[in-house]
Amino acid sequence: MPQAARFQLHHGNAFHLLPSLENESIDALIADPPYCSGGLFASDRTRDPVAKYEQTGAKTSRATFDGDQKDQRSWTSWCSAWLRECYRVLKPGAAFAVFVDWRQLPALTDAVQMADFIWRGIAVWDKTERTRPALGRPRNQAEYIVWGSKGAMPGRKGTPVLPGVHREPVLQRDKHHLTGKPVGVMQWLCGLCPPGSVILDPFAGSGSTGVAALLTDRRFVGIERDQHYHQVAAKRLAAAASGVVLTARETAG
Amino acid sequence: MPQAARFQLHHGNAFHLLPSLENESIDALIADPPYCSGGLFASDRTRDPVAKYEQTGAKTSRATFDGDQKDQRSWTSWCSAWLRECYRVLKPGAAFAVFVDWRQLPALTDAVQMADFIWRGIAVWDKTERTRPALGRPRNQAEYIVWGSKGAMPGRKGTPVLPGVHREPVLQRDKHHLTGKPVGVMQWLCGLCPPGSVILDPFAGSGSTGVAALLTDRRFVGIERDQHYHQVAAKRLAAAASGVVLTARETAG
DNA sequence: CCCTTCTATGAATCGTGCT
DNA sequence: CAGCACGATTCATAGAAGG
Repeated sequence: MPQAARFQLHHGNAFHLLPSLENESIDALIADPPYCSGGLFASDRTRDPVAKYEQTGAKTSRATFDGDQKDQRSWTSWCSAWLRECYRVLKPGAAFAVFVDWRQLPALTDAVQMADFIWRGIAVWDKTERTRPALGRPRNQAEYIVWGSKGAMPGRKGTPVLPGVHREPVLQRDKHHLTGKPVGVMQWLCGLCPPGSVILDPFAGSGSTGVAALLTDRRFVGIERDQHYHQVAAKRLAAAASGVVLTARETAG
Repeated sequence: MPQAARFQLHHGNAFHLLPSLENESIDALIADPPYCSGGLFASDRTRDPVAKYEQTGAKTSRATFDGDQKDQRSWTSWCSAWLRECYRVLKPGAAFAVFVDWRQLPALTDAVQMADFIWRGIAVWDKTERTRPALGRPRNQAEYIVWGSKGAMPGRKGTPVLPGVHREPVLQRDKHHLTGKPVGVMQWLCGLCPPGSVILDPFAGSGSTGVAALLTDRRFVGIERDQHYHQVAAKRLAAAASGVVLTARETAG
């Protein structure tokens, strides 16, 4: 991307657009792909994500999204394919971080290694107790970030140590996407690369990764295939570039 | 075990002793097997565990232990074997919880499913920031608990919901074993079964699971093959049965 | 402005019953 | 019979509303 630009947001499928990015041009990958979990039966996988993930009787409704209908086997090879393409555009030593839920975690660690990345650990996003309860069993209150690097990852003197567990609830004002991540969570992960770096998110959604990148003085390249969310992301990024953080209510219209 | 006994502690190999336990006699399994991680190279696997896990210059030295020398492939099938034996002794619907680190997590989720258990989630023990730092990357500050059940797990009315993430640092006074878990962590997991239940730990180590079980009004069956740790566990369990909690210094001698 | 009360909600899961 | 669709259910917390 041009030296001067602080962000670029592409509209289209990641598989079509990633090949147009230059080799070794990106400093870090932060991705939040569709999890495709809970798909024991075809009916669960083909169900509208809004119906699937949103609590019965929820009043505020959000736009639905595609691409959440693969079974585990297909999901794994699909992940390894886009990860391999990201591998190409990342600089040697670049860090990556990919969100996943507990059910798909083992599939994702396979996929990143199939794509030649070095898997270096799991970071935890603790969503706090504000999650669905189940009597007599541990709450399902975390999401996971599989992280690592393209080849050797030289120690960065002066770079701060990141917490391995980040505790932050999902607030309504931050939820621009049905499965959107709080900006604070993404700011935490932006610490994987130093200020000035270019961060890639091939499944940008409502653009939280980009907002966090701009707020923490990184640059951003995003791809989003859904028309509606592409527009939401464009609005949020433009605002974030001037230091303004929009709430979900402000982008909903 | 006898109705009256609050705990039993066997000395010997889990593979030899598990077969002597009755079918469907246990209410829950809580296990902390050797992780065998960092075993990418044979030199790491054959290194003395004390040198491997203890920070350079650590002053309080702990006895070494065996059984930490398998590669990932062998470790997976070894786990599925003892898990299958545990499956037999567990009552239908019983819960299980097995500790693991990030590196072996995918191997363990395979192993529990190979042993016919239903994998239902991952719980997180957040060891807080008091862990080894690494510049520019997320701290490795969590251990994971793969949990689930033997067959269907009917909702237990009146049983409280457990937190999915437990935050507790490792204190020296609690570290009776080189890889020992704080009693508070084990008390949290004891919530997987109601008071009065019998909890099995086939790798009892210094007995923290049993201490937690007794303190939370559960009963305990433990197996430990190491002579030294068997004795430590016996002391701690006897004390815990009278409500006394021993510190690591008190059991070290 | 602060404290209390109340209400909305969550990257599900389970049992039931239909096809 | 087996596979699959459907709806009832759970409670800690955030945030709004009210005093």
